[in-house]
Amino acid sequence: MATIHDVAKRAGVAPITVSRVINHSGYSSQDTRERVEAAIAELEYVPNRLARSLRSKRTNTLALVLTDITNPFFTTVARGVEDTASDAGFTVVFCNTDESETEEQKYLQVLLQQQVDGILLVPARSTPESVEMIKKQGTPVVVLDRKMPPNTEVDIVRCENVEGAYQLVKLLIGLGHQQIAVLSGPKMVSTAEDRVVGYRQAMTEAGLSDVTDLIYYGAFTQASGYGLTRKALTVQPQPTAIFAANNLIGIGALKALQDAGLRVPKDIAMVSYDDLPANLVTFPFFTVAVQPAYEMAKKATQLLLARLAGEAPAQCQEVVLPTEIIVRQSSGQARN
Amino acid sequence: MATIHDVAKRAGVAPITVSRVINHSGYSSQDTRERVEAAIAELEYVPNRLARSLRSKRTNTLALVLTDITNPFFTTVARGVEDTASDAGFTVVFCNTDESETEEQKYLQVLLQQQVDGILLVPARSTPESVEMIKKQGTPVVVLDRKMPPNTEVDIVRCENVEGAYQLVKLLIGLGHQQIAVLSGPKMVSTAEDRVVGYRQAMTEAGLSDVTDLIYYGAFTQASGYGLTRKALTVQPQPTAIFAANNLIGIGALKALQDAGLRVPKDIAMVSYDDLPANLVTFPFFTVAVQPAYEMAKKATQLLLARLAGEAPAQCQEVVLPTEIIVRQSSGQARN
DNA sequence: TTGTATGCGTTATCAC
DNA sequence: GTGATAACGCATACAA
Repeated sequence: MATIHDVAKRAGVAPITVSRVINHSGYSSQDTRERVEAAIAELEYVPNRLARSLRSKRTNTLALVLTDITNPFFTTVARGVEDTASDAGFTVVFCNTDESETEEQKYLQVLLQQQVDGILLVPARSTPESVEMIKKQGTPVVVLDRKMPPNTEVDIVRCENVEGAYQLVKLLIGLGHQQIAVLSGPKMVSTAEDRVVGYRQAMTEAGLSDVTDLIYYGAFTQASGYGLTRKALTVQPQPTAIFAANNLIGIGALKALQDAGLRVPKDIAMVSYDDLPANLVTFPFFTVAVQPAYEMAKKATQLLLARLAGEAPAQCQEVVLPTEIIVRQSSGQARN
Repeated sequence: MATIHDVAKRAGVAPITVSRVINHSGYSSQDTRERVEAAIAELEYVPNRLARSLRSKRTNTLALVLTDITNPFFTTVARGVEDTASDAGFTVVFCNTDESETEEQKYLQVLLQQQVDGILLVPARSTPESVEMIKKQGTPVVVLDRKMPPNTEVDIVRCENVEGAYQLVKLLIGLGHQQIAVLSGPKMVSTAEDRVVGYRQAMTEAGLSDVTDLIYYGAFTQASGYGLTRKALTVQPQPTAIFAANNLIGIGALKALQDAGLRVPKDIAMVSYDDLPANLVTFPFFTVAVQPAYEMAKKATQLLLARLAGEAPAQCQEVVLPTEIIVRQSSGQARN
């Protein structure tokens, strides 16, 4: 409730001097500093960041807009952003869009009004509208995890998706599978589409090009994984293996298979993108492609901070990090 | 980049008129409104919330300070707060303290500087310092999930802990167990302590009062659950059942038991507080006491919003919600 | 229905 | 090393 004026009066100095002491900017004598600090303590003065930011045009705040923070992959991303930003003295605001473009627009509107210094965006759809809107207001933005249409002028930090999917499916093929269904996320989301591209590459390479009926698009959720699996099981010939395009789809699929009385990997094999967090899992079971989520988040945040500091090269960058395959039980043994 | 002045000039009105149109406050003619809205669209004007809040003394922002958002229980809490606040037109800022009082203080300092309208606090320790600090700045606060020392003047919304623990342990006793170890969270955290109180009640009631060696305090984490379980297994006579004071401890315990070659519930029974989220689990396996996390968060947020609106009774409230027991496999069958 | 004057709490700028 | 003045962009109070 006390303002910088009250502190100044009590310390017998001008407000600007208090400001200098608080911000360690400019010069101040030992004596002045001590008197000011005493006054601050006595009055329990708390600086008003609204006023400070209004004047200085910096909020020291970044925003992370993503689709679903309950997805462990994004929980890790959030940690990475928070840790990196925090080390640089920045606060992070988190926003969940639930994969909805409308929600995304609403949040971005609010964030721009709040004058955040920069935005990290996992776009709900791989279209340029949101990025354009942010750039129009002069706010730096880095796209995270997903591609943008070619020629979109924006920094991107994401992971390899085609290659990881290709490797997973190739693994299944190597074990003797031919009827491999892929359960993916939404169309128009680059990660969902790229994983299907990787799948197709592996299948085509093995001479299995007639795969249209084996490709399912849905959402990156457990419910979608469950539903798509039930659908996939009705088709003849039944798939002998399933590639789930993310961890939640994988869990839904596993549940659906159990409910259908099928054993994994004995009756049907499975692989999936994204691992589950170690602290929530008792048996690591899925064969997966793991993305370096924390690293990706860190890199993206560093790039954004560099832009804010005017230290990054003018040219936009696209950073792509590799994925790693971890083989566990769900993919099973070779069949003949 | 455009300000309210630019819009006013373009629309041929005074800035205050633009303000009125934006905020739907006061009167404005159809004609003026249209001209202003056109100017806003043309200039792509985004109102500056810093300036607005500085003047109006309201930020329309709440803060939720909790210990670990990766814990599914708190993820649900966060959703409940966000949904409720959002419906009322408020933005929510989330902060993770990792159960550290130092982190908590740091975050609270920043939040007060940012002039958040109200704070929802899951205190890292059940001590009154943080609450006092917030109240000193005149910011409304509601404590979530945990008790405060008696006579702390603050609103609290939490769940029943003693009763749930009592029921879980009674269930184990009813199945024939006598050597029941309890793996709890940190001392000085009311939920950790209350669950031990409930445990003691059930044990004492069954004439099993010599339990000191069966009580373990640690952290509410998977790692702590793992470590405490290993420790508990070295004691003779070995426990025949384990009560994990939360879900993460439960998972850690299960892992440790598996690593020790023990089968649950055949060799050793388990129960735990807090369920795991349905979208991350393939076999619901644990017998648990479930807290209505979402409801709790909603109630707390509503109470805080009521205080902000000056609608709540002056008297501080303590709302306590009941827990529900769900029996699954981990607790096993009766033994003789 | 619209406008004028003023101040929110801080810091940039320039002066001493 | 310290201070006076003005300005950031908006909304309150009052006037017209």
